[in-house]
Amino acid sequence: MFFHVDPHNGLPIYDQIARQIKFAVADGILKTRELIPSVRELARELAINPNTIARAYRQLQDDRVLEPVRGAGLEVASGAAERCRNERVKLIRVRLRQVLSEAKHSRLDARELRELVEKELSAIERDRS
Amino acid sequence: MFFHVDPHNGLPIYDQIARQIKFAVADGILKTRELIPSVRELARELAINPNTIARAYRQLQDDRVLEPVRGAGLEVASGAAERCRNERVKLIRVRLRQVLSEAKHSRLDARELRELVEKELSAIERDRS
Amino acid sequence: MFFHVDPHNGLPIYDQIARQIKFAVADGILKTRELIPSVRELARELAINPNTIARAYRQLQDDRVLEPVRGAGLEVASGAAERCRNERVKLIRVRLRQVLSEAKHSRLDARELRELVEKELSAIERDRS
Amino acid sequence: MFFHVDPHNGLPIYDQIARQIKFAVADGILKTRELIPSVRELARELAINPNTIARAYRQLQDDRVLEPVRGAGLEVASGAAERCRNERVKLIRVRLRQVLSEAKHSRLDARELRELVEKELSAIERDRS
DNA sequence: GTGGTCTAGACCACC
DNA sequence: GTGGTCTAGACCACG
Repeated sequence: MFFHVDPHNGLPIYDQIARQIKFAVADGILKTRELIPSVRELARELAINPNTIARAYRQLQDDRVLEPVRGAGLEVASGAAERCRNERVKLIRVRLRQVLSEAKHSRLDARELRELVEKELSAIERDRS
Repeated sequence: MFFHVDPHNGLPIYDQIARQIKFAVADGILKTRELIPSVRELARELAINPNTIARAYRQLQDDRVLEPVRGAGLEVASGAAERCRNERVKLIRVRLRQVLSEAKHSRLDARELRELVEKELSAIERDRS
Repeated sequence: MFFHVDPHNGLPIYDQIARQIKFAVADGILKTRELIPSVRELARELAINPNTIARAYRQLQDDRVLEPVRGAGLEVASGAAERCRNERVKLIRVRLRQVLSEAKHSRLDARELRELVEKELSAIERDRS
Repeated sequence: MFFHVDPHNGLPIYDQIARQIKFAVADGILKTRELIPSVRELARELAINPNTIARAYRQLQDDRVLEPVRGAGLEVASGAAERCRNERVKLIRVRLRQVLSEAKHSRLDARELRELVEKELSAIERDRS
């Protein structure tokens, strides 16, 4: 398990963990019916209070990403991968809309805005190739 | 002064106020050397805690958008319009980069990402025309 | 606020509180935009740890029953009454189905089951009138 | 022994086992003085921790459904069939009363409640025929 | 061993 | 004053 937490990230720790697990599920790194690390184990590994981990896991159960197996731990729920992928796209779309609408609200010149977007987009594509 | 504050907005109120003043300065609605409303006056007008207004003004002074005038109050600093416009662009650029890099990190399909951006961009342009 | 908590109820305390608030919202006892008691206040009143109250309130926010108002507290969200009423009916329906299906699974005699239901139903109606 | 255990069922495993044994006794599938499988045997067969089986058996002894036979194991107690049938009815009655009283407490419309019950009841009857 | 609940107390941002 | 986050440690049911 390669989780990484930054307490100065702005995002709450439990959120960072939940998010990383969702990504791992979406990418198939964590598979359906696979047991995830126990609360205490991950807490030890990340040097974080078990309650904080437990809160992340609880949130993931609310989102139907994890399911309890009595006495054994928590496993990835069936259908979770699909849900996580969908949520990811939805999140990106919402964020993108926010930024662009903020840009519009800022009366940013349309041409300049498009240039900005294109520059960042092609930078991303270069990184990928 | 036509400010508008929404306590359900998620953004802190002092931030909403500071932001609106910056926009007004960037757009030339508030001009250099013009006095802005006093803390108490604006607080009364918006039915908001004066501490909150004061905090917004303090932040604007830190950003060199406002300057104190002894005995008179706060006025728009010289060069503030330019700075506000720049900051606006910089803010958008940073936010945009975040979203796009997050999209990349989400292994979102490159083509789909570009489509998403284009769709939102053209929607914005339609709204404008 | 007339909340009542029983630590030996089987149900977790935070759940009992959340449930009672949902009922109060569904019945119009708590109205939209009304501020609910603060975490600390309710904790003091019920002699319960503030964290437990906070958890109930957090859950209610997840269910879109409560909304934060910065610096002021938590208020009943708009549309919450409708949602709470719906959820209540749905809960009852699910519970009822469980019991009846359990009865079926127990090979309980059909006639006897119907008698049981009728007896309880008319008892309820007597109580009401 | 055709027992069937589902770890995702919500119900504790020992409870599922105890319940199935009670049903088998109530239905005469397990008869008075009949020896039931040993803890180890059933544990092996169901691939379950022996402690869990032992707990189910202990609970069944507390409920006077099973009786120890020195050196032989556990057998169905005399009168157990009768007790199991009664308990089944009593359990259903209690659960039913809970649900209906909860419905009442929810100020559910009396007519709607009766309709709900009738719908579920007739659905059950259709399933049976 | 597992997760779940609860208590106690600290610190933060916001109003 | 408000809610939100985090730590620390206790106790429980379950396997």
